[in-house]
Amino acid sequence: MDKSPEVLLELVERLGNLLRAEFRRAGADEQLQPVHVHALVYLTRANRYSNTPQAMAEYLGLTKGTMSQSLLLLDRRGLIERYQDDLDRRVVRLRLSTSGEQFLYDAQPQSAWQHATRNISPNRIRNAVSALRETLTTFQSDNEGQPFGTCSGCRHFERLSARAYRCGLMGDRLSGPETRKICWLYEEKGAGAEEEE
Amino acid sequence: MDKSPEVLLELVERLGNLLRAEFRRAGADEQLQPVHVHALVYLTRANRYSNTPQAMAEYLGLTKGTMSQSLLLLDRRGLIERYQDDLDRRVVRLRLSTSGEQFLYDAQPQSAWQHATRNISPNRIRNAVSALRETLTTFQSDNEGQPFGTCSGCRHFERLSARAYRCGLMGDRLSGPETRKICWLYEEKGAGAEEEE
DNA sequence: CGGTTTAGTATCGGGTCAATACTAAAAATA
DNA sequence: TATTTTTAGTATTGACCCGATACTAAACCG
Repeated sequence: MDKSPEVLLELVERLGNLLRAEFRRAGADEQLQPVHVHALVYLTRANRYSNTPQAMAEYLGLTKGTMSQSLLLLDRRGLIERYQDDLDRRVVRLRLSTSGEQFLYDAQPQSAWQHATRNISPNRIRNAVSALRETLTTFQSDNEGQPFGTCSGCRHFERLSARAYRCGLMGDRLSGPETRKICWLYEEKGAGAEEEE
Repeated sequence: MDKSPEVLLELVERLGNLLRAEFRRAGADEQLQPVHVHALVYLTRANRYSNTPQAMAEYLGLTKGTMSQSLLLLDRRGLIERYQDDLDRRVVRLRLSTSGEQFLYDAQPQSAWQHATRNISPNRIRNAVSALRETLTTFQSDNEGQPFGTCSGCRHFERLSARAYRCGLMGDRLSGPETRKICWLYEEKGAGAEEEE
């Protein structure tokens, strides 16, 4: 009998709890709850298609109502800015305000983690990343959750030239850094034929 | 620049959220919150020194007051049993009741995870486990949290013979399976000289 | 014995979160 | 173009988590 998957589960859970506690600590000065800090961190990592309340709610596993309340709070505190989308006036777009950026810079919610991985070789980290990424993908497709990935590995990703990229789904050209941000339109490369209509 | 640690952080966080959602789903029928399910799961994995409210609170990252309330709820529902320790009458010991065991058997809070790791080779899982375990250890010693480990790797662990073990700290003989349970008296093998007094 | 520490409980308030109901904009259908 | 349906987000309510504080009882310590 191999208990490894169970042990991995336990580790992920426990580390997840500790990270949450770390977010709690980071937000304490500003009276922010862990979920608020997580929302701010998400904004630093989301690409242009994914900076909306809805994508954020999916990512954090909350309902849109709950998400809306948290965003109102962050807006009142001046940590984020909300503006209307040009094309679809129902859609709200989000970005960090300068004081939001300042907060993350000061509170360093991820520093404890960075520090905790200092003794682990980059190679072992990459292997762990690959195993967990595969687990996440399987988990999400089992549970039909929103995927959330980065361009590498996405079926819509197109490379125009050495340093020019494009999202085939939305038709936009993408900068190099943007291809490494989180996107909720992500679709696994080999996966799922499109549905007929 | 290597972004791997950051990506690993993100994966652990995201998987942690999904697992929490899974616990929420598993507890929905019985009106249990994720933290309640987690507490029940903990009881299946805790050894004889760690089945107390205090150890559980440390493990789940809650205060003892909060933990006390959750345990009262689980007791009222008949999912756990609480009994007094013989030696120290302040201490409450916890165990799953038969209906608690039945609940876990029916709800299978971990099955989605087990399923999600099905395509990953045991070897890759073990590597990921080892990397995350090391991260956890470093994280905990950085933040002076309670360690929580299993006998292998604990400085108090003694092997009496091929299949006989002993905890040097508490002086008890331990069965083979018990050496693989979670213990909050765990101390890293090579670590920390004891303090003078 | 008194004083301190430790395990746990009781109570209160702030806040998260889901559920429901709602508004407004877009898309679909005709 | 008119009507219906769908979608993005907000408002409100209530259940419950969780930390903080104060408390009880048992153990430890001199």
